[in-house]
Amino acid sequence: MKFKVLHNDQNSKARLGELETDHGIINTPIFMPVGTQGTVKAVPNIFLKEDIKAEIILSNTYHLYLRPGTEILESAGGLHQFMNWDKPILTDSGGFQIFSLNELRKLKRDGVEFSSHIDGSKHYFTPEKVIGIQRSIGSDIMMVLDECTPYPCDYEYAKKSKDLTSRWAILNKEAFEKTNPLYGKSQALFGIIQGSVYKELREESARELVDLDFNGYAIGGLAVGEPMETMYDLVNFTTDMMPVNKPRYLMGVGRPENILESIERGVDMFDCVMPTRNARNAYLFTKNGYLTIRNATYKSDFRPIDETCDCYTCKNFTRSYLRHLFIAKEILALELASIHNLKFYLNLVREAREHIKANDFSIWKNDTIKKLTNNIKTNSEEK
RNA sequence: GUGAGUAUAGCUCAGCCGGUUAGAGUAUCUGGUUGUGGCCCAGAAGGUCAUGGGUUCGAAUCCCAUUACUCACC
Repeated sequence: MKFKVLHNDQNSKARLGELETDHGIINTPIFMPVGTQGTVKAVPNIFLKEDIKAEIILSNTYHLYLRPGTEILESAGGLHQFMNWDKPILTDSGGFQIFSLNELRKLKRDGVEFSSHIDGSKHYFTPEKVIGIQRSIGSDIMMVLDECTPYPCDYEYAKKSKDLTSRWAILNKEAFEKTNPLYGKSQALFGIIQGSVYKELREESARELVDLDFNGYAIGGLAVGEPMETMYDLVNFTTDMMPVNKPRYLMGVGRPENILESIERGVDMFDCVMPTRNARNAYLFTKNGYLTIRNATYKSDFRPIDETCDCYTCKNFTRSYLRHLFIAKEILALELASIHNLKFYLNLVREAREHIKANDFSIWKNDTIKKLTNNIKTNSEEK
């Protein structure tokens, strides 16, 4: 994996980059659609590639390990083959899932014991094991096993947790160096910086991980309920601790405005369930604010979701029809809404790249956020 | 035609030996959703308790009549 910064914005920390993997080039800043179980929910690959123009998708070690299991993935020739996706894939390690989905987890020095949310069976994840599973998956970018702290989190626990993540990071790196890819394509490994909301801990965490020389670095443990200003402040603080020549990934973020603010603070990569999950709940993003397409106000609104959008959904269907599909609980509603929201996110980061190149990112960002955070109903009332 | 039963929110039904402002589920309407369970959470609106009469301090609840529907038998 190779990463180069092509251009630094003259008025902010935003940067334009290129991340090269054996499955293709990723232009940064980028948003990665989430495909937890080897599918971006409700979206066929052909739309991901040709309409949405996703450059990389994210999948999940925890979920794929539990189902279908590494044996099937290896027999299939890896996840790329299995799901017929020939572009890059990043896999989250499952750390977050163990800490968010499992009440009964037992944290130990070398790993974590948890029970499957599917059948209750007991499993044990260690850094070595998680690297092994990601070798079976064959993801282009693997993530280390970490502990994601909740919010709020007291300093004592945050420190202990950060130390554990750092200790595990060493084991992740060792396992990474001792093993090889199974399918002839190289795999990179990213470290995850923790430390909750404490700058002192974030700084220690960053230093400890940078010493291990990962291929890239993620900021974890944010967007878990802390105030937005706190998150932005920590992102800004943490990117200063991260190497300039390595990609920076803010995990699980977020709303469109969160992404733009974080790009301005030097982040290159994002993932979030929001465009897809919210799509399935009739929450659609537009340049002039979001709209809840289920609302009665769209009953006979025959305009597209977003007149400026070039996605398959907007080019072919109306708000009224989308609302009808949601009310009738038709599967197509989920598909069309997901396609739109994902393309909205991919268009947003593409425009961000253009404005970084043009050195007017911050002006564009402020203007865009202003429109984005308007509710569309407020807009039509103003008319 | 005879007998029995039912009637309460848009729908399916609780409540009925009389006693605060008649409830639930669902549907509807509004919010929420940040390293994904199409889940879930929160709030709102919605009633001439079939109709008319009676008993009673007080009736969705007890009595009578009417109407509609259901079932069984002619």
